[in-house]
Amino acid sequence: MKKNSELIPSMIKDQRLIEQRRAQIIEGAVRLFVEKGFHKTTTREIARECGLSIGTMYEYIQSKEDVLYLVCEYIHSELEDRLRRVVAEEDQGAVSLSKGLKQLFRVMEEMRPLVLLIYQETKSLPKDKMKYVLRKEEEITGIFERILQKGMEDGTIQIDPSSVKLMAHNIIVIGQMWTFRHWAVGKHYGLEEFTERQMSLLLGDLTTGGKTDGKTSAT
Amino acid sequence: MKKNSELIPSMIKDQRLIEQRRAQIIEGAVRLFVEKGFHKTTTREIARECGLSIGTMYEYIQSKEDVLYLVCEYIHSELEDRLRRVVAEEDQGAVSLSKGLKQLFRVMEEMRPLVLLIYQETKSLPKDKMKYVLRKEEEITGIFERILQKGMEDGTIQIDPSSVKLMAHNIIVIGQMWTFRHWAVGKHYGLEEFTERQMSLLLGDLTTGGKTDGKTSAT
DNA sequence: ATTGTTCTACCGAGCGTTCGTTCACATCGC
DNA sequence: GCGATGTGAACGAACGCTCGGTAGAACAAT
Repeated sequence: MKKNSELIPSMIKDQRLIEQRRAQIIEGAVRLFVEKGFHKTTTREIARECGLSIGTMYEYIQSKEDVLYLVCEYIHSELEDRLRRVVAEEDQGAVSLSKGLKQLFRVMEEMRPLVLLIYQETKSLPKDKMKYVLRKEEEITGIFERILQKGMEDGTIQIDPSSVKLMAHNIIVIGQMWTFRHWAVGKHYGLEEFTERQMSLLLGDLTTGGKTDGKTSAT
Repeated sequence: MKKNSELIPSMIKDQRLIEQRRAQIIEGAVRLFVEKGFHKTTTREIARECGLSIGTMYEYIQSKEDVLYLVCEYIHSELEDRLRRVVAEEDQGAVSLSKGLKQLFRVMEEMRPLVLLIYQETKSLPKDKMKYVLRKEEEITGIFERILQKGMEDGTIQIDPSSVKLMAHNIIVIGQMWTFRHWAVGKHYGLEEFTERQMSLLLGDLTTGGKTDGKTSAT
């Protein structure tokens, strides 16, 4: 797992210590950011929550926004990790897509508050850091882009090649919708029903013979 | 058009004046919020931008958050207005849906910065005000819900009745995606191509007689 | 018409507070 | 004893909001 946290300078020499303390900081900050948001959380609170003094914390970061970046990076890494975990080389495209979607919705539920956090606070990052976060977001979208591509090539998914990227974005956004529209969607659908219905809406006109489950029927 | 701005008390007696000044405030605030976000905009800046003194401005609102609420209400009203404008009673469901989608994407482009604003700052509203904003969001979703419903009844749209609400949310979210993922989607698709491809992806398995030039699969 | 009174809208310096960040000093490990 | 790490009181700037006051319109009494 490539880390970009090296972008953030520290006064401390011991690299091991940096990683350990920053993990502390992330853990505390996540709790507070989820609860009250980035702007309403003070640096003093973060320090208290992660068991460091305010002075010590500032030896490991340079600004409050650095904490936000660390948090975003952590969440995105976790997300990407869990999503990649289910894509198997040997599966056909349609099967990968089906597995991928199920996993997507599962992960969105597991990490609901965290995804919502990224979603709402990314915009508070300084421009230069935001660049990296958005790139990560595109990488995650790329996972589904490749699945669709593969399905196109092995004939298990029908889709206009120029719509592949768009469809990948649709998939991610509909996954994220489970977090940022949960106030409305969650009132009418449980995760299982949401998953089933979305899969049938999304796969409906993409997969060849199949209904909702990723059956394959070569032409 | 029902206004909820009456929820916000004012020191001023003249109702006409209240409306006029608040319109000023909204206009100035929108410009600033779009440019630098809610948190980074100060009350002094808003006052200066809308041509009132800080003291006078506070005669028409009670807090900075009130300004955010006024702005959100304004944007939502404008949105709802423009979307309702194209739904005609006499149209069949599928036709309404097609018109509605085109209009949705058009409006999202026209109001891109404003929709993005609502999207990013709603969470900064106090709980009691947020309730009204979220309700409005559901009402807007309801527009497409009713279109789908009608299409189901007149047989021009095939969809599981229990998926109607979900599909309506999907439509809205995919429309909003044009604003909040424009940094990625806009790199690869113009508005026209985005509209066409989304319509074909969305209508693909819903409409009976092949619309949208795409592929037709009668019966 | 003139004067006095009242009421409404407008103004902006200033209050009290909070926040992110720093730095002089303390402590620890070798 | 010396460099690396930890500490928290203190700083200065910024912010949301208030409040004492002014201007002038409206009306009343003279």
